[in-house]
Amino acid sequence: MSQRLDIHNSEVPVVCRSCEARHRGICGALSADQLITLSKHTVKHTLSPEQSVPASRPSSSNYSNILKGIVKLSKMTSDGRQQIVGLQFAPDFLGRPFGSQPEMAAEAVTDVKVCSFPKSLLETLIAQSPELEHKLYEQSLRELDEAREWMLTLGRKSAAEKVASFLYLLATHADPEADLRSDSVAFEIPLKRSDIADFLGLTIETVSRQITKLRQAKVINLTDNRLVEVPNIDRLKALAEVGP
Amino acid sequence: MSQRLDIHNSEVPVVCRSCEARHRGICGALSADQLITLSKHTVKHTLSPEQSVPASRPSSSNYSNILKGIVKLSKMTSDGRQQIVGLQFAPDFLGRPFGSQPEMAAEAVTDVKVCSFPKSLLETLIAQSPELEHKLYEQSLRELDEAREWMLTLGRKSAAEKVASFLYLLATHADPEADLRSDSVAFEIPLKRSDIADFLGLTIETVSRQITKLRQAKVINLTDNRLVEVPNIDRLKALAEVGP
DNA sequence: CGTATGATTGAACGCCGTCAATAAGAGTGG
DNA sequence: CCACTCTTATTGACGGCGTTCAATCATACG
Repeated sequence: MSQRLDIHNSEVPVVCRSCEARHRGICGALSADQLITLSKHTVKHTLSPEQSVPASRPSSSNYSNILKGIVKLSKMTSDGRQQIVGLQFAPDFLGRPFGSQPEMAAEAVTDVKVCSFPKSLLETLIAQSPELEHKLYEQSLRELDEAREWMLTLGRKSAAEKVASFLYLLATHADPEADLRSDSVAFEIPLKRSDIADFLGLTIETVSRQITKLRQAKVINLTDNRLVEVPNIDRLKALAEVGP
Repeated sequence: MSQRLDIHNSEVPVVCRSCEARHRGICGALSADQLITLSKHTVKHTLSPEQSVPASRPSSSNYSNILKGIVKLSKMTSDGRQQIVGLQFAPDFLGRPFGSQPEMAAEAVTDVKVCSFPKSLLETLIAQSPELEHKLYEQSLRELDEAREWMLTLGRKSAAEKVASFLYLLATHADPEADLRSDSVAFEIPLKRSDIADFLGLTIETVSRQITKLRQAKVINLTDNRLVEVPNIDRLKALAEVGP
């Protein structure tokens, strides 16, 4: 036992030390003591693409933090048409605190690691520290902004503009300074075509055709159907045709 | 000066007494003292349809509560295509706390009354009472649920289903028990056709045609283009064709 | 090598947008 | 009261965009 441990009898748990959720996610609002409590009831899961996140099943009484990978939130009509209503990245929080659970699936898009914990525990921690609720509130505001931005795309843009908007979204996400520098950007499309279609409210075929058109117009460069190179990000942005 | 005023030197301000925002809105989280402070910096506005809410202009440093009427939140592409991304009712809070202001217009749909106050004041009050932030968080979660529900409609439903979904939304909003009782419901469409079109991601003509079809199929009964009677709400719900 | 999954491409149909004409009300002013 | 205008809504004809159906290709895996 080190002296340090005697002086501070509460230190950040090992599992949390290099965790992104503690640096940029909601766990940043918690004290060392609270992290210890939380870590005792925590389970890590690894998910392959298409697997659903434990926390998303109504049966489960868990919430989760994404540690790695991408998770899609989607809704379905009774006859099977599907719409992706959100994409979440590390270190996002997954779950719907306070009451009503809207019908929604949460599935891994890439390989995903999550950190799950009981719902009741989060609610206890919220009661203790307002800063935790503040972090949750800020995430929900970000998600709301993204959802509304995407409603404009779903409701009012052509297929060509939708696909360009999607690629522009990925490009700027992969490289946050891309929209400033305006030269070449390269990234990987983490979704398969059917996910892109469900995200854009299109069919697989239309998505494929539009990507082909972008490639023929030299706006993008495709190598292996996933790896995209954008020589001039401003040309892509112009095709996305979004308001000022 | 009455005795009462001496005993409780802080009473709920007159302007707040019968205000819905105090009963169901965010002001319910405030103490009498806080309400007094707030009411001193408060201005009420009356808006006609198409007028934009003061709080929505970036120049303004105000937030608002809706006291009466309906407000639409909308986004536009650079070439003028418009999409309504949210409808807000009394006693909703209007504004975007904490940083980035997404490009969005807020305009009255009906005759509207709002109660406006400085942004800085709200932030002070939030710091004082966590319960206020909790109310704001809950509203943003409701808005997020609604936005995602609507994304499914925008991305995956036909024009007929969109219009039916919209009318079903109004019917259940006008009469919350309508989906249980399943007999006749009557209500007024508070939006004009162009607003409905912008809400559904359609054109005015398509909206008009679909309403005509619903009327011919006796699913609804129109009198003055605004007044709707739904003889059997379940038939309408079936046409909205939404998931389980 | 055979199968499964994902992606591309082609051909034809159909929904919904576009353009245009008409109608119905509301407000204004003579 | 009527004439005029402006806004809002309805209806029709036509064409294009995106879906649907179907065939082909590429890659991974057993």
